Formats: sequence, C-alpha cells, structure tokens
Amino acid sequence: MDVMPVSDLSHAAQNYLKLIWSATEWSPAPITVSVMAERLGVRPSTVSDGIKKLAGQGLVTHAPYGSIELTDAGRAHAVAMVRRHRLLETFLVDVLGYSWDEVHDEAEVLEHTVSDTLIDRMDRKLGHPVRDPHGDPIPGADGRPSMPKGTQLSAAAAGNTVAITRISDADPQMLRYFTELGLAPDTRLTVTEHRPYADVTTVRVHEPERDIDLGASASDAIWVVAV
Amino acid sequence: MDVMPVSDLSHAAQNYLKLIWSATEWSPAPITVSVMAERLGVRPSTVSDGIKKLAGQGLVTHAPYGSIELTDAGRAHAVAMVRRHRLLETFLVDVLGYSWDEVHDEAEVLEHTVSDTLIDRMDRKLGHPVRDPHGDPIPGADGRPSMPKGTQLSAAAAGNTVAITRISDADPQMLRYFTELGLAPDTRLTVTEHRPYADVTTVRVHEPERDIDLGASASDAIWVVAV
DNA sequence: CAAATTTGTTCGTTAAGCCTAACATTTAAG
DNA sequence: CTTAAATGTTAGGCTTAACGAACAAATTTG
Repeated sequence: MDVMPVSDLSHAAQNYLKLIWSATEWSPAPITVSVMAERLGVRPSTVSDGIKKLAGQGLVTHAPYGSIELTDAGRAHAVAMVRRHRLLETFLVDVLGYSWDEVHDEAEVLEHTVSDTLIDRMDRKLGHPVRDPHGDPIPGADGRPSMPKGTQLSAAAAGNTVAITRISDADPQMLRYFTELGLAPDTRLTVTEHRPYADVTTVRVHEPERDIDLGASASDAIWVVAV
Repeated sequence: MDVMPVSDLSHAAQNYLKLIWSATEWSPAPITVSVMAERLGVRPSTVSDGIKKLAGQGLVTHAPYGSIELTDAGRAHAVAMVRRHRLLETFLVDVLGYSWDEVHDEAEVLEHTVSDTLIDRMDRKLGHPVRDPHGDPIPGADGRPSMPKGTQLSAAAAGNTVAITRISDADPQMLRYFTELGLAPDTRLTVTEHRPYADVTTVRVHEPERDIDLGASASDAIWVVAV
C-alpha cells in the first residue's frame, strides 16, 4: 500500500490521526480509546472500530487493549491535518477578521475539504506563517517538526520574566477571558508567585502594569519561554 | 416541518436542489433524472431515489415519471447554495489569486462546508459583490432574485454592439480559451455576422481591434447585453 | 398504432460510520 | 491477591448514499 494523499482518507480517519498526534504534542502520555471517544463526541466502540481500521491501513500500531501509536505514514497524515487546521485558523483571523476564539470550529470542518492548492495559496498570502493565532506552531509543507515548545506557566519558576508562546485553543470561553486580560501570544510577563494549595499563579504584566491571578486551568493553558 | 437551515440537508440533497435550480436559470426547460445523473456522475436510480426523498421533505414536487419542480422551500435552499458557490468563486479569485477556470471545483466542495458566518465575512470583505468571476449574478443573503440575464451571443442580432455579461463556467478548458482571446465579463464587442450552416459567429473586439470566429458551443456559453 | 428504444423506478445489496448491548481485559481497591 | 470498577472490544443493527438488475412507463420510430 503506497503513501496516499490526505484526501484519500475518510474524515473520520483524518480526525483520529490528528487527535492521536495532538495528544502527544504538549504532553508525553499516549492517548486512550475513551479519551478519544470523549473528544470526538462518539462512543468508545466507534473509536475502537476506527482504530482497528487505521491499524489495517498501516497508519497506527495497535494490539487489542494495547497502546495506540502512529506509524511514520500515520504521523505524516496527522501533521498534514494539523498544518491545514492551523493555516486555516491563521487565515480566518488575519484575512477575514475572525477573533481567535471563533476560529477553531470553522477550521475543524474546513481542514477536511480544502484542497492542497488552497492551503498553498493561503500559506503564500499569509507569508508562510510559523505560528497560528494561539501561538501553536504551523508545520511546514514538508512536515518539518514544530518549533520550541516552552513550558506551561504553571511550571515556570517564580521570579522569571517570560513571553507567552502559545495558549491552548481548547476552550473558547477561556480565550475570551484572556482577551479581556490582555494576554495573548508574545505578551511578556513576570511570574510573581505560585500559591500551591490555592492553585493560583500570580503574574505581573506591563502596559498597563498590573497583577493577574490565574487558576490552575488557566496557568496550564498558557505556555511560556524565557526571554 | 419547519424551514430548516442549509446545514441540515445532506450534501447530496444540496447538490440536487442546486442542480435543479441551475437548470432553469438560463433555459426554461425543466431538468430530467438522466441529465441530473449525468451531471452528478451517479446512476439514474440514485437520482430517482434522491428526488423521492426530497419530495418527501417538501423541497420538490414530483410524481413518478413526472416533472421535477422546486417548492418555495426547495428554491430557497437552492438559491442559498448558489450564493455560497458564487461568493466562494469570487473570493478565491479576488483574494487568493485563483484564475477563473480553477475555481469551480474548489467552490463545489466548499459550498457544503463553510458556515453562514464565513459566507457573510467573505461577502463583506468583497464589498457585497453582485457578479462572480464568470459574470453570474450572486443572489443576496435574502435570496433576492438575479440580475438581468441578457441573451446568448449566438442569439444576438448581427450589427449590434454588446457587452459580455456572463460566460458559462461549465467548461474550464473553454474558459482558458476565452482568456487567451481576451474575452471576459464586461468585454465589449460588435456582432459581425452569424453563418448559420457553419454555426460560426464572428465578432469584432477592440483594443486591440480584432475579429474572432466562435463556434456554436462558444457562442452559446457567452451571454451579452446591449450597451 | 404497434414495436422498439429510451427513460425512470423499485428493490436488494454494499460500505462507512455510528449506535447499544454484551462480553473481555486490565487496573485499582480492599 | 482477589474482587470490583474502569476500560476496551466484539457483535448486531441502523442510516445514508451509492450500485446493478429487473421492471414499468413514456416516447420515438417504422
């Protein structure tokens, strides 16, 4: 079985591959059937069937009750889907004036139906961007791997001054909250303190100078690099 | 059964409705099952089943072996699909640098998956265009009917000076030929003569001044209005 | 106008992707 | 370490949109 173009995979297969890949982008733990089912809004039995089929196509390795791992071919498809998704998000924001909390769902649908040509033209129009509106790295057309990842704000040492490099796009409502706070990719801030049992991280941001308290979910969603 | 949004119809149903509507946009003859099957690349039995289902949903009227007619609800959906298609084509050409012979297939896929929001944003970005790159009228968001239609070049009286108002997008190869000849919407020309048995229409175009002979398929694909 | 041809319809089947229910395995708790 | 709980798998069905084969109706032709 040859390398097949993205378009030869069913939408469901594309989603499975992207999700498996995404699970390991920011944390090392491999994904499970039930987590996949929950994220995709389907039953575990559906995912179990789907994974079996992907394994038959040589896109993942999986023995019953075993872990789910992408093959090289599967990873290539997954990365291509991620590239599509993130270029679309960038295009919707930069060209069509979407806000960063609106783009995820639209991109989720379009990533399956736009042609490679359209992806290339968007990429060119945008000047070959390397990050999407949430700061997530956009893989190149050759599937080149991601940029440096940074660490979660919740794990950054107190006292350090850092720049936001990405903010997880999982929760649009949280994104709107960050917009209100003036937190976005490239915002610089100083980590004031972590208060462990309250699960609160306090940061200081400039212009205007202010202190912000962030709970665990917020400080896990924000990734930073030292500046 | 209430008026349902476009997105609640299957892609197949959307295509059926659009095709039925399109058949009567430029010629009065209603469409047949076999023509639909041929255009959609499926078997007549598939179309026959599909039409029956649309009739059950109140989107077309059709008795077995009878003619196929859109209901008001069906027409509204069809026009919404046509609007989507033509706005997409316009967007791809104006914003992403597609040529007019490339856009049809891309729009054909995307029209089923873009959100109403995206359609609105493209429409705004484009300044609410009223014609697509082939000159076809773009229905408004309210489904307002089309612009004046003009007549086929093959039916324009010799001696008249006219402007091209639309060129059928059915055949990309023919569109590339027209590009070479410098024929596009809004090009002005004078009809020199029709030679009936040769099925050739000769027209004179300015800048640079030149005579062009067009066969029947070409002069049927071009629609003109008096200037 | 009767026969032949074309056109349209019905019906049984297939494939994908989902479901529920029943069952199997693994992991966690007592 | 054994049982209970959680997780994963299999089996059987449903729906949609396609197909081909067989049949029905309408149209064209001789």
